[in-house]
Amino acid sequence: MTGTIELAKTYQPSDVEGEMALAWSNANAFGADPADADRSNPYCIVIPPPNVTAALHMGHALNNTLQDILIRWRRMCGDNTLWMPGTDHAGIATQTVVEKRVIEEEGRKRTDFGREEFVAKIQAWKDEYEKQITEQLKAMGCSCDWARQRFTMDPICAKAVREAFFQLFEDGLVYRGKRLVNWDPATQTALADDEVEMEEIDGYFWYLKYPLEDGGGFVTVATTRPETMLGDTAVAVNPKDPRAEQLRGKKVRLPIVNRLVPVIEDDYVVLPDQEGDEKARYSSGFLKVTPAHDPNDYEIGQRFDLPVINVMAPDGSISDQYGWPEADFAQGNARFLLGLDRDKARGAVVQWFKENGLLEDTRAYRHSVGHSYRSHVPIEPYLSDQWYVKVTDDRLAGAALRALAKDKSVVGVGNDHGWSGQLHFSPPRYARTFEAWHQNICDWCISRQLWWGHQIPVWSGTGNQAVQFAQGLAGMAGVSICEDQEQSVVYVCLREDDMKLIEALEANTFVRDPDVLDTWFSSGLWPMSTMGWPQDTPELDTWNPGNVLCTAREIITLWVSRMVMMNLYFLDRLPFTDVFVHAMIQDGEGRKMSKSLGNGVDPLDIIHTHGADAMRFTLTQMTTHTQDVRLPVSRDSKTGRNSSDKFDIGRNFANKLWNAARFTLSNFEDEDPTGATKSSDASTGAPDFIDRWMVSRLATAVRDANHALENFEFSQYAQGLYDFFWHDFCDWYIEAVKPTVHHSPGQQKVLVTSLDVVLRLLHPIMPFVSEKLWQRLNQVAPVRGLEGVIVPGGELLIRADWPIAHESLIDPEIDAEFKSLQSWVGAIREVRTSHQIPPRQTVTYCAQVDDQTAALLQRHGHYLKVLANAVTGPVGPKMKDDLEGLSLIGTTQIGDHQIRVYREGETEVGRETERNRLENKIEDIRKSIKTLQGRLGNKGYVDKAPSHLVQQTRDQLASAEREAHVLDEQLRKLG
RNA sequence: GGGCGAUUAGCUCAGUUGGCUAGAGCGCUUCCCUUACAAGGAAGAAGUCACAGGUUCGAGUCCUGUAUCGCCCA
Repeated sequence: MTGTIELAKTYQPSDVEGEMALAWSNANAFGADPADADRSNPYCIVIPPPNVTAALHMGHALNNTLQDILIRWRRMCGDNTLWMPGTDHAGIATQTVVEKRVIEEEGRKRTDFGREEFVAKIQAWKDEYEKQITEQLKAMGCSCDWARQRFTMDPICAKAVREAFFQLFEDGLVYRGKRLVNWDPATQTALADDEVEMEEIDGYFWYLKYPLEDGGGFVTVATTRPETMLGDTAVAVNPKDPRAEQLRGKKVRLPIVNRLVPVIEDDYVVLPDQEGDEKARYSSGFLKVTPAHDPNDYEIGQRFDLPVINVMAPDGSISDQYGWPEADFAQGNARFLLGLDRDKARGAVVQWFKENGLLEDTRAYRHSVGHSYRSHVPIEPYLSDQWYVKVTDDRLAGAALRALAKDKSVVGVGNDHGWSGQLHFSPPRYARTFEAWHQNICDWCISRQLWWGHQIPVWSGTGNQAVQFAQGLAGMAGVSICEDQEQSVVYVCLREDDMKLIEALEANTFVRDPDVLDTWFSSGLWPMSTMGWPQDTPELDTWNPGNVLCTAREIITLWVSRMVMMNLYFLDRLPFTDVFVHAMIQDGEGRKMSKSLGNGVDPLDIIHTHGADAMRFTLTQMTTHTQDVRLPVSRDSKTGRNSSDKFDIGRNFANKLWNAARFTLSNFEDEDPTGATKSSDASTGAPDFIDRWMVSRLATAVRDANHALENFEFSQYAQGLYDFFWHDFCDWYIEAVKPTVHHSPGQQKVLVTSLDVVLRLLHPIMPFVSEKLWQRLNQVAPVRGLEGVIVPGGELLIRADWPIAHESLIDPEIDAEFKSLQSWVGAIREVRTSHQIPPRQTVTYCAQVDDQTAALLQRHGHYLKVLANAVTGPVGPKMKDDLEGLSLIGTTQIGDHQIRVYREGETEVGRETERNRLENKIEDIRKSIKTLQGRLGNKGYVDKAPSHLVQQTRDQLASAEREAHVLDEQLRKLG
């Protein structure tokens, strides 16, 4: 009446997922309470907040599956578990996509709108995608505490950002600097170093002749960017260059602009050398120095105190409005270049040199050029005023380095903090990425010329009125003042939006900085801000530090580093102790999945076709500790959606689980639904061999699953359970007990308890199907458990206890005996199939074996009947050649045990087949005899190898020789 | 330029301190719609472990170099 009836013949994920999600939601099963008295050990993972720029893809599916596995596992272990969800505003990325869309749909640019108006449009985009992302995560079964969901720009996070900025400002770790920044002329914002991607470009070296002022000839500079010559303020030569001496103190007249610039000597200049490396081969020995448009030239400019002349507008076009002195511009003839963008200006400059006989040469040159990771246009080194965080300060980068676990690091100095040496990476090699980053770190440019983000809380004022007003504010709480006397600017940072004060500031000529903070500034505070920092909340006390940060390797420098520095600086503790870096999912050709390649896979499509559990299982099983995994992608021509056959693995596995449960439950049909009668007498009588074996394997599976999870070996966790469940449990145990289990309460108890343990072990990876089946188990067989196997009941599997199976139940002798039985089953099956005996036809075998083996076969004969449909005939030291009334089908052997298989009737053995089989076997065994003899004939091996291995080889050889003998005999008998 | 990873069966991948007669899933071949499951069961074929050296009694595994692919940092 109960049992299988309600379970469909195949697992239908869509019938189950919604129902289980609702059950969890109704029970508030994901919710975390810092004051939960039953769960004293806190465990916390903060989600790497997905960008609201776009919906989630396969990489996110993997990332979040792994987090959910850890969370569900620790929750079942009784920890006070919080998985903190949320999303990231992703400043430049999101603003860029919205700008693009508005242009496409409305034909209007961002600047056609007011700031607030445009930000509202981005906000609408964010709302849409945040919703979509949340739905995706929920569909995947992610057990985030949704009531706590945050967004990096929501009021709580904004408060943390404001406070962090203020404190860093007050502590002198935020400063204003005029520097060359990585400028993206398309989106017109500065970028951090790690937002610049290097790409190989086919370009040219142009060789431009600059005339010497004294008319004594030319110097030839080599450049890949001729248009920047408009901003040259020197020509440099290496002091070791033989030509340097004659040029000392001379000047050149810059073509087009007529600027007189000095020849300077600096050993940064690469000496030309036709035999040397690439740079030397292309070098002319003279370097044009353009401090405003090249970082290296900027350094040289600083050393020689050269003027910095910026010849470009923020959009990358040539302009005399952004730092090109009027008088300087007026003396030249560069007017024809004004307004041209970088590319056009380059062509025009080259053309001009050519026409004026000053282009000496052009040579093709392949080199890498920085590109914006967002707009993908080449980065322009651009001089501008920006805000920086002084991460080079020991309190930031130094602290992060000291946090690194010592065993993986060459650093590890100082032990004055509890967190020192406590940060672990898995796989450990990523610790070196983290280490190298902090050893070479540069100050972090945090201002972005965007509208979407946290506006910088600094008001600047110039002139006496401003300075005096600012001085009047000195010492006031929540106000921090920084004066730049050189520029006669005063900066006022406010801790909070004090409207009165702001009005006063603005009345005194102060203007708020229009820029916003780099997105990573708010992401860097994520483990703190989501817990309510700067307020001292129970959440912050309980879940910061958290436990694991689960991410992809590209984020180690961008994000992990900043979280570590910020948390250490503001709270003097780590944000988490473990960083697990998972593989990246590529397509079948090893390419990154991307929108532009059209090879991306939407998790919802996979959930739709295969089910959430199947997706989770497959992704987890794929994820080993290598850097990349490939997922061959196929496009469904009907729907146009991408999928992959790879997910069949998970779907088939879920279905297998479903059906094994149906079988298990079917044994409890028509019974007292309380299960009382079934279970009460289960403990009577010694458990059968097969049951003891099952329990031994079960205990092994629990041990292995624990080990894998503790070590972030997700693939092994998945694969181990797959093998245990499919092969040990289904193929062998269930098959073996089929004839008996229906009448054996003891066996039923083993069966149902094993299934319960499997469901618990699988719950973290396949939450929906395991929860559903566990509920059925509760209804049909509510009393479960065995001696040493502890599976306390409960309402929901998600909140049930992680299973315990004592390791003392692992019985190597039973395992070995069963292994032996398996080899007999295998041998007989092999004879059957090679001679095409129909499964239903019973065969009889006899075997020449020692007394011990004979006893084993007598003991387990009924399993050979069940598993190989074979009746045990005469077995013992003496082999019977013929059995009365039966005809021989074929022979086989296990080691030196000779086996003959018969069936009823007159049919003769298939001699040809049999001879071929024997001859092949003999060939194989001769080969291995040769190998083994060779090994033993090697004196070095016998002398140096461990004695047990030498003995093992001797045993193997002896056994192989006996087997060869048996085979020869069989072949001879065959005639 | 520096660093990291990959290269094992047609495909996707395991192979933890060297002991291997190298495994799994998919695909392929043969048989079976046996009352849990054909999204299944049984059996089978299939690999010079990228290449070249070296260390070792013994190398897929350790060392050096080469090639190809990919990523990170300059």
